[in-house]
Amino acid sequence: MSDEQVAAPTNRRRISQRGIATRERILDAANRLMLVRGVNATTLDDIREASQTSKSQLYHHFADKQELVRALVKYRGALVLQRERAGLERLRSFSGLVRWRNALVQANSLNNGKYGCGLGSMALELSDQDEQARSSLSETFAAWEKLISDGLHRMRDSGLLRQDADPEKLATGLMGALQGGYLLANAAHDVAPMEVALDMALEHIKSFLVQPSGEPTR
Amino acid sequence: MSDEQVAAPTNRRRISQRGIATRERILDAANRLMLVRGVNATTLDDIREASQTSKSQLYHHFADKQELVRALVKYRGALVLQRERAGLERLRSFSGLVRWRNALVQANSLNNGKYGCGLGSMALELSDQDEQARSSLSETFAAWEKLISDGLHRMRDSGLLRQDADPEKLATGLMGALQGGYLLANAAHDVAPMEVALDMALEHIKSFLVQPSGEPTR
DNA sequence: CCTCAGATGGACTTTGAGGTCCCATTTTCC
DNA sequence: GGAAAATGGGACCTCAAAGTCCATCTGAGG
Repeated sequence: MSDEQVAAPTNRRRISQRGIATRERILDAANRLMLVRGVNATTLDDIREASQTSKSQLYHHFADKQELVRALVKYRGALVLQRERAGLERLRSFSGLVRWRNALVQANSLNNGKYGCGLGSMALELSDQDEQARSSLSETFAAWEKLISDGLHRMRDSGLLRQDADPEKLATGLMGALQGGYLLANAAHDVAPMEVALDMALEHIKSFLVQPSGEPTR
Repeated sequence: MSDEQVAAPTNRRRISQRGIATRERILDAANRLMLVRGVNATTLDDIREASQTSKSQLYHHFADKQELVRALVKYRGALVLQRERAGLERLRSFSGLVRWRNALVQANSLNNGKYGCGLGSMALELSDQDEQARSSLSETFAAWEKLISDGLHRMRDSGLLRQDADPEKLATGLMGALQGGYLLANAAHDVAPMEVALDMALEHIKSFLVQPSGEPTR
């Protein structure tokens, strides 16, 4: 009642470097385990063990499992966007898209198609179960698609893509093909269907390229 | 040891009409509940209640929850294939594909994009958790794609599609777009991205149509 | 109409996972 | 250096969900 209360109803607590590091270790362990086993099939004891922490620390940093999962959704979203930004923010050509495709396919083929996309798998598991997680995931997908559509905009502005190309729709279509590809690859334990789906989307984008030679699409 | 044993190592048990009906009720309840809540988040008590049965009946018909889930995978697969067969087995034209697309979109829009595809959601939830379920789902996807590719073959044989169209790849791409569309629609709780993804795939197939007028694709 | 295996109801047991608590240790700030 | 708060360890509690068991009911075949 007396002293200064600097407001900020949340975050009242002091937090140290060590605390931050522990929180990070927990999220990192949750990230790895839940990618492989799924969210619901991963227990807090699994996470505690993998992160070399204890129950009290889990509950010190997160109110309950749901909060941890929500934090993970944001954590993983940030990781994916960071990775994708690196690959997409300088996208200016069709061959850049192909390189992007190849990187994703190669990464997935190392697992023989298993595990799928960290965001997509959470989306299907959580969307009908946790509205906050769903809307957070939805925002991440939107940001991801924007990285793509920004690149397509640059390609259109520079005259590579025809004016009637719709970067937003193309980006959504490409993201759909990517996520569907991940899913089919996961079911088949084989990266091939992911390649086919992505190549279909790339072919579609290609059909909007301005033809230097002027000859028709085929 | 004495009487006739008609072989059939499984199914040794006699089974009555009533037993079949109960088993069906259980699967039907599991199907509905697990579509909405997901497999892991649905309890046997939920299913027991929804199916108006009892614990002993659940365990009379299925060894454990995993067996029930595996049976559900086949049950749901059979339902989807039956539905899809009805819509695809007479596919002979591009407009037939459009009608098929419209039916799927309309059904999904009734839920505002929620729940997604019954097969796709199980695929992501179970693939890294139950190898038998995964391979069963994979087979169902293959059968579904075959319904599509058979239709595309008919279109190619009748001269609607160009000879260089690859029905198998087109079918895989379309299935990828469909599954990715379901996933994005589920995350967004909006059917729009599913439409965009499917339309992209249909445009791609369209680009293989033989042009009656002979003019280039665009 | 009797028998017996299958079908059913539902109480009971077990297990595992989420969540709580308390006390010890470390860090921060005065 | 010492008080106060953050961090940490881990035993313990609780409860819900999976799974067991047995008494009873049903109905088809002899």
